[in-house]
Amino acid sequence: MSKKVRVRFAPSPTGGLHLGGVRTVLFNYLFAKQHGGDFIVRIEDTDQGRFVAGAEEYIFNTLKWCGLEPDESPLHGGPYAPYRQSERKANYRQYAEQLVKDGFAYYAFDTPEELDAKRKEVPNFQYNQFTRGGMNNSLVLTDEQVKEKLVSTPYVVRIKMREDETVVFHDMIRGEVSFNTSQVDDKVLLKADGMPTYHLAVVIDDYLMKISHAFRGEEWLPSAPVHILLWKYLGWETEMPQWAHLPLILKPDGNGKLSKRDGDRLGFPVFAMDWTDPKTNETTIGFKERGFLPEAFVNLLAMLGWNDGTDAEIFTLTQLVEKFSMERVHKAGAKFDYEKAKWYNHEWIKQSTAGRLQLAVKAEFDKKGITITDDTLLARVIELVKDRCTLLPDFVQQGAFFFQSPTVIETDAIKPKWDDKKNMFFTELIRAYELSSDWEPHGLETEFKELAAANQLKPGELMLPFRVMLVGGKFGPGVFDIAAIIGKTETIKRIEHTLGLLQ
RNA sequence: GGCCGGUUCGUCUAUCGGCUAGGACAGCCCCCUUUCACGGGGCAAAGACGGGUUCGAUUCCCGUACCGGCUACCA
Repeated sequence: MSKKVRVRFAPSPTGGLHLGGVRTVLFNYLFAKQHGGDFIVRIEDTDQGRFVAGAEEYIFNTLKWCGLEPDESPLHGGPYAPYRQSERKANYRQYAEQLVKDGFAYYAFDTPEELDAKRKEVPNFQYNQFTRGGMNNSLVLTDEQVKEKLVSTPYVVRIKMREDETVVFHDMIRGEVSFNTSQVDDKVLLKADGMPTYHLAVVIDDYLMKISHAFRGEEWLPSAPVHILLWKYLGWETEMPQWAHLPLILKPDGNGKLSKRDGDRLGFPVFAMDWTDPKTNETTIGFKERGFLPEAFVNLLAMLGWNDGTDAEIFTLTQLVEKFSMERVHKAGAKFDYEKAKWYNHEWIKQSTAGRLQLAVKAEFDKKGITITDDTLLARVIELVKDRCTLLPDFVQQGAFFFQSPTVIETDAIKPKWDDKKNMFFTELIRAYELSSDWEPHGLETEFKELAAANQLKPGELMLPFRVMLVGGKFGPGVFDIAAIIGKTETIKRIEHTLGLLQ
């Protein structure tokens, strides 16, 4: 029988979570939930040198925003606590010692300086089965020497790769992948500071936490043989998780994997949420702050390297959980396309109800200093303008004039074709509208057009000036809808105001 | 350099040996709309290359090219 599905995401808290990272989380989550399993988040903070303050909190905020709440994590707790590797330090050493005892690893006393010198001296130097004989380690030293050095000098534990052996494993995305052990070097397992490296820590933690599936980015593929050998050497082979190495997300232009700098350079977010690096105080903008809906963000991420085999492109998280399959994940990396990303958001805004959008839209208005108190009005406005909003801030551009008179009137848009006849028309329109008892779009339009006909003017020539008077520029939904919503007094006020400007 | 992985329109992708190679984004054109969008219709656009296997290859195998990843006491 198969063990319970338990999938873990193991980020290192070194900065904001970029697209690739969030997509890895997403796929982990989808797979776990689809199989009724657990989604676990474990923090890989064994390298204090790279640990960035606030980064862990940021990771959890991102997960929350995306709706990908873990079942177990340092924040949520769980039966295998602690979930931070730095707090599990005591666990690792015994396994490293055991590996040495069983002949699968050894102590190495070479100092970082010696290794640097070696690397300078020998191009492409690798600490491996061919070179370890000439290095300073427990394989070449006598027992006495080793015993003495163990207490007197710092040392690391290195895995002892076997000679010429083929490691074959099954990857859920790539199928059979094989490596020859003579090609992989003797990786450090336990560092001189007593902390494990990623290689040792993942294996031990995955084992201890009963992880059934290990999904991570493709950049980990080359170290997979080290991990698989460790599972074997530790005698846990039958409990080894199933592997899947996810394709990378690439730069939209040129080549290479997407990086933070690409976002700055090309003007789009690469992090889920704003991230301020405490060291440099630099802020990198996120999808959230750019005005993306989390539903859209999750949706677009899922489609980057996966599809359900049909032409469908819009999925809710629930639908993704249902439809997802690791077998349908594409093997090749995908270039990120911001235009397509925006399209997803546009689609989501269009299909969202005013109720869903209300809070987020209100926040956007708030940012621009417009406080909205009338929720019914806001809902009406949202319904009216959402089709033309791609990002959340677009609602302000498309709808601010419903809540306050436009501050700038682009009279330049009407001046060139302005004349007395039109001036006359609008003066009469004010009078007509003042008398109007029935203030709704259709009636307003009829009155407008009849008056135009009476003045021998084409309604078309008058609609643009009218629009500019009401909203300040050439944008917004139907003019009569706008007039109907802002009301008689305000409509007349705005016409009069612009007429004054045109004098 | 070595090792591993990848390769269908500009981009994301469908195709599980038999198609006029489908969809979406972006582009262009038309309709709707005298704002901008939405919507509707249309155009253009692809199987890296060379060998096999096969009645038949985008699909299977091999090689080449190109792209990517890794090659730290980082993850």
